[in-house]
Amino acid sequence: MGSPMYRQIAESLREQIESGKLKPGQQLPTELELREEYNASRNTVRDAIKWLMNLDLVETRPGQGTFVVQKIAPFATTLSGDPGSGDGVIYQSQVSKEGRTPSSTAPQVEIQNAMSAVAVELRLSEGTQVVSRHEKRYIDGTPWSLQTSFYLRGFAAQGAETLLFADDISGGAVKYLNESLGLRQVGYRDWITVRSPNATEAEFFKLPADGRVAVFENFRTAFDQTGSPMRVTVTVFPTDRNQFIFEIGDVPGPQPSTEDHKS
Amino acid sequence: MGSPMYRQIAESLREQIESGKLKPGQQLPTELELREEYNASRNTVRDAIKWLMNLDLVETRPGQGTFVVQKIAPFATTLSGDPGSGDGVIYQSQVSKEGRTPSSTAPQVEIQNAMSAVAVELRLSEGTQVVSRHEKRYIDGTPWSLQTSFYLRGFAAQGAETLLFADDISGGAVKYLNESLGLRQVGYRDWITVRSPNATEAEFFKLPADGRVAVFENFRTAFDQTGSPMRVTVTVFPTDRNQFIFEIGDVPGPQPSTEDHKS
DNA sequence: GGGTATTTGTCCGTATGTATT
DNA sequence: AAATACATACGGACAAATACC
Repeated sequence: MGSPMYRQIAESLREQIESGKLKPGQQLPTELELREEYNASRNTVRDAIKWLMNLDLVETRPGQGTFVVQKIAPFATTLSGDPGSGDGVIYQSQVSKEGRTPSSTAPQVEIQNAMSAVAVELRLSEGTQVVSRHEKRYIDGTPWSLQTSFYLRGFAAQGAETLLFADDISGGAVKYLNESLGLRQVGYRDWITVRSPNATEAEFFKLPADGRVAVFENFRTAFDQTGSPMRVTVTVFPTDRNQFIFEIGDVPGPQPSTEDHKS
Repeated sequence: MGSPMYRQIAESLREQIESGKLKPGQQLPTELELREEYNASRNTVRDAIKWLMNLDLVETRPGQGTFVVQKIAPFATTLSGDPGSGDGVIYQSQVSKEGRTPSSTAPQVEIQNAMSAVAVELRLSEGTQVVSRHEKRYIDGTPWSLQTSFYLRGFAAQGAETLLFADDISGGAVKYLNESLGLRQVGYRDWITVRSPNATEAEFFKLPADGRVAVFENFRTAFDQTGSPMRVTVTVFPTDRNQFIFEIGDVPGPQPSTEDHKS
């Protein structure tokens, strides 16, 4: 083997984890014990553990020990649906259907200058004013997603004043915009990327401060009957507990179970 | 500040990167120089750099130095489309449309026992035989995705022998199954997750051997006119160069540009 | 090709701090 | 308070990769 010692130690431990000899949640030998077992220095053993930590196979708890990670039961979100329904309503009904309890904070409403990506989606020049409505969403009390919707500033002036109130819009914003401005949502485009979380997101989702766990960022641009973008919704989900489902054409239910699998 | 020294050094460098003082591709000071600049030991400086590496802000090249990462120009795949078209055909036309050149290896065909996740999707008991067709896909010569399609073993016996040949099926497998067996694809379900790459994937995509860059895993289950699953396609894409787009209802083209953005 | 300087990678030992039990 | 276990920080030595002459 030409590979360095810490990799060999990591490999040995990895095999024990993946073979099930070390089970999820179980404590690994301490650094001192591993040091004797593999005839290496403590620092080298620590390098092996850091490697496994980057692979999301183990986690360390100061004062306690090193443990095999427990995978979080993932939550699957179906992004396809009725082209005319709002996101909040869909998400909510979907979560309830799985017997979990959703909740969210009251929206935090601000008037901002549109940042680059939002301006592009709404076809505005960068810096144009938009109304931003930000919510934190939870499932069964644990942080699930951070969502911000952006609307043209003009909507509020043209009769949709409720957009500026820091309350849930009962029945959903889509329905409200239809009633107040005659805007009908006829379709949307979802755009999904993965990136490292920023500090705010890492803290809210209780993700490790290093960038190990990435987040999904979903841009949903909704279009009205004239083909103009009427809203952009940006939602951030941790990748370690979320999956997405899209259904096209005739698809029989129910959704598949979300169990683990390997290739 | 109660934070450890290596975090402070990392923070200082992070600010220089995000403010643009250190530009993408540019070399950072060497470990020796940083050691003097921050009055820390070489190992402490290295810890700071490892931290930035986990955040995907820098990369190290042995014998050369440490550099600010260059983001790869992402490629966006639209997963919604004609419910009756095959994946290969869609992917191909889509890539060509953006002026990039797709290519793929000849399929590697095997008869396997269905692994857990595939068996569930195809509604088989685990271990049932399936035909697996595996391809490597490239865009402009760089590795783009690994794709494996699974079909019932019985299909080949019932008149779709071409499934067993290690050649591209001209016109696509969907069309072929329609002509040979009368199976019509009427819809599909895409299921998207993110996980660490395995060793094979890391090597093919030239991803760093530690698990820094995750991969998308897309399970596409296609259904025929009787509502039965007729195929499962598993495609793996690196998250650092891929994005997905789904369109529901009436959505005006073209797709948005895939430029970078921050929240 | 060979040799040398530079730079990061691996490995060791030690000391001290911090979190948990 | 004491013991245990991981976290931070230092110093040193040699290996391996790269670039340059």
